[in-house]
Amino acid sequence: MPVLLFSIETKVYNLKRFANFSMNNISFFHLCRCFFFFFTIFEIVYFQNVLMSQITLKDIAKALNLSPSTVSRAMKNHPAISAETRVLVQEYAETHKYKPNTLAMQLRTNRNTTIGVIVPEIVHYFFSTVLAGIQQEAESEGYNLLFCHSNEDYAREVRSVETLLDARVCGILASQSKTTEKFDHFQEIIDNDVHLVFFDRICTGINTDKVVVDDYAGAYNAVEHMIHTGCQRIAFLGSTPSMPIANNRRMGYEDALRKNKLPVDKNLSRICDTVDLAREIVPELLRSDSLPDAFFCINDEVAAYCMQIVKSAGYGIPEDISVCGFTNSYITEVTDPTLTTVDQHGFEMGKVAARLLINRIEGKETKPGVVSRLIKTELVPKGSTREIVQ
Amino acid sequence: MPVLLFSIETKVYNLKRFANFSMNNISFFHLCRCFFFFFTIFEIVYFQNVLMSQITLKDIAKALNLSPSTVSRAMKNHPAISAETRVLVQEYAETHKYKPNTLAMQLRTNRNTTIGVIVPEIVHYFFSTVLAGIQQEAESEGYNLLFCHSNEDYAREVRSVETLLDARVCGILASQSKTTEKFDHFQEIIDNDVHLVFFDRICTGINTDKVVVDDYAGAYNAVEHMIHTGCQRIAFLGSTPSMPIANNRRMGYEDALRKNKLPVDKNLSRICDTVDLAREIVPELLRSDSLPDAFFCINDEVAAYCMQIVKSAGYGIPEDISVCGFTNSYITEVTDPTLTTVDQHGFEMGKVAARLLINRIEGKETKPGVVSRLIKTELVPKGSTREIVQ
DNA sequence: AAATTATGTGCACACGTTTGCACAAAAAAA
DNA sequence: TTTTTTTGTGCAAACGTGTGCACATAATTT
Repeated sequence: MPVLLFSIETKVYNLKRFANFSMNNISFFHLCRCFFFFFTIFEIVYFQNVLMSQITLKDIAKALNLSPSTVSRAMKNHPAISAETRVLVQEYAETHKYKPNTLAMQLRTNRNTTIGVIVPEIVHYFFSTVLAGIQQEAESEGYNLLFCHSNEDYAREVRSVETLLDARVCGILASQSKTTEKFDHFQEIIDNDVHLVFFDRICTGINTDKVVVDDYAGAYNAVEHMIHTGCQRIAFLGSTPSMPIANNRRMGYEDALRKNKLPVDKNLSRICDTVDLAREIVPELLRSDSLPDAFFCINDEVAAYCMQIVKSAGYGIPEDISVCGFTNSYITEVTDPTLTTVDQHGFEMGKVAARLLINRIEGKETKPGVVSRLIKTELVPKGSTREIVQ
Repeated sequence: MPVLLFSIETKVYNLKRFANFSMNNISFFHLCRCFFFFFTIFEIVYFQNVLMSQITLKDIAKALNLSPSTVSRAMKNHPAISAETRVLVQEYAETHKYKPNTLAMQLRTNRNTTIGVIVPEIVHYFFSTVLAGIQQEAESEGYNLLFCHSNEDYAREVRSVETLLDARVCGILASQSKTTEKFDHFQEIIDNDVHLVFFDRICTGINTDKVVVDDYAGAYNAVEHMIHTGCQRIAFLGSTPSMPIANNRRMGYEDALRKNKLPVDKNLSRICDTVDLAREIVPELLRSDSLPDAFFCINDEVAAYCMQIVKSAGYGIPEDISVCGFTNSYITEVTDPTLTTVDQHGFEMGKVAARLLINRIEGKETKPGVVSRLIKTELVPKGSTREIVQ
């Protein structure tokens, strides 16, 4: 495709202006004009798009000798329209495959049915599960989903918010990226009177509805379970404490230790939320004087790699060392042994979050302040932890 | 929330009608009216939504004593507008946070920048990777993504198409559900002059652009690799042959056998694309007289379960039996041993598909017929296959 | 100086809907 | 019959933007 020095619009405009000279006395200057004229014409035709045709309310009105307003009302079962007219119109619309123009409708009524979703990562068991839940709930309520992916990147998250506000969505479901530390973009959503619900990775700087997993209880139960199976020195592979989900799990972990009268050893509590960190930190812990006899990990992936490292160091799982993950993704079924984990019920979280947002949009959620929903977690014991000693 | 017998619109309408009686001679009938009147008023106020306010072109025009047309042109750097007016308008717009109303723009120009995506499954490594690729390419070109999830269900797929057409998207990227056998809904997309590009699970009944993985070569190379490592009786755990991706892989598998002068045993080629089927079919194959010494599986998940079953039957991997998957998802790293697989380059497929669709939309893809893009596959040998004997 | 051309702006209509209001005709009540 | 009420329909304006055209005024060419 040739490069355009000016936009098509500019070209058309100039063209019209140039064409507007009188043909009385022609100069070299005019000849140049002519040349340019034809060149531009060609270029414009070349780039012209074909317009598509769709039947409208007006067309129906014209065909049935009615006014557009009558047709509009007939389509919506307005009580002032006679039964016969309604049937007439609806049948005509049916046979001619009339599709209301959503754009025009939304413009007129100043309200639409598109909700935006911002996800920090999509190639990710938990978030894709949540997305599936959101999608199902939204679809069943007649809402569309505008999908954005921040990829754990602050700049992309800001751009996503802009995109969604430009598209005039009626609400936004968001989970924060790891790198986000400023919240102006989220505040802007609220300033624009667009409803906002956070899920999972909530934003502490913004006062709005949220749906979170009960991380504290999940961690507490998992750690207590390992204690009941005889573990004494449980290591915690966590994430940055600025993320509430990570901090809550650490608190659940520590409280479970305290409740069972076990020491809370700060050396056993590490930030280790990626595969690379696991390769570094797990061997270090295994080398230390006081060997841990269990690992409680921030997610299933870290847990799976942790298991690999532990096994290759010659320890048996779960005989020597127990391992527990978090999420209950499908990798927990294919490791050897299978991985004990905490189910986060992502699908339900998605449904609850979408439900809450839609209620806000439709004014059905009347509670004035901030609404917080808690999704229950569930311990799923598999092969990487021992049986409870009775 | 109380149940509404009639819609709000109907209520308002009736209200106005009823209010329209003369107050001269009041009867019991009228009193009933009055009661109903107030009840309805209350109900309407109760359900009323707040309208949001946004600054428009008109507002700017009024504030600067210009006409809306001038403001419109100034914002778009139209050449007919003087520099000072343009700066004036753009600065005013900037400070007052003017956001063009996308709906109105799209309505006026009859063209929008939203493309629809239909994915059969989202809690799925490959498809979520493709979605990430689509998202990145679309975002960089200024397009929005309307996300639909058919969940491998024909009815939901049809509904998704309806939704996307109603939303007037300018193009659709789709991957077919397993249960789809009629294609009218896809044809309707084309009949509505909306661009359509299939990816991965293409629809053979529809003549349109597509992007597919080179399944044949992927399968061929994987099987040949296993042959070179000394495997002689390779089983194929495939999927329904009506899906081109499954059929192409079977052909690659068979051709690799033939090329290397190995017999093609129909008993070793099964339909086994779910975990449940694997639990049934793999043990059956292991019991048979002529034990396979390798499994080539349609996806990583089946391969992982296959490995579990093989191991628990007492065979060593890869010493006794080799296993190879397809996709290169993250489960291939956490199985024991790690799983040899074929990388499908999902992210690139997403980008290529989006690129192709956008080119069609913008008229940059001038090739008139059907365009097919092939995404290269790549064998990724890991721990579940042996080293090649030199 | 006169004719021509360039420049900048505004009017009015269009896109496809929805909706307040007016109005005629039919039905019911007085 | 006359008045009131009900019923069904159409007119016109609106949502926020884009664009053809006309029309002044300024700049340039004859």
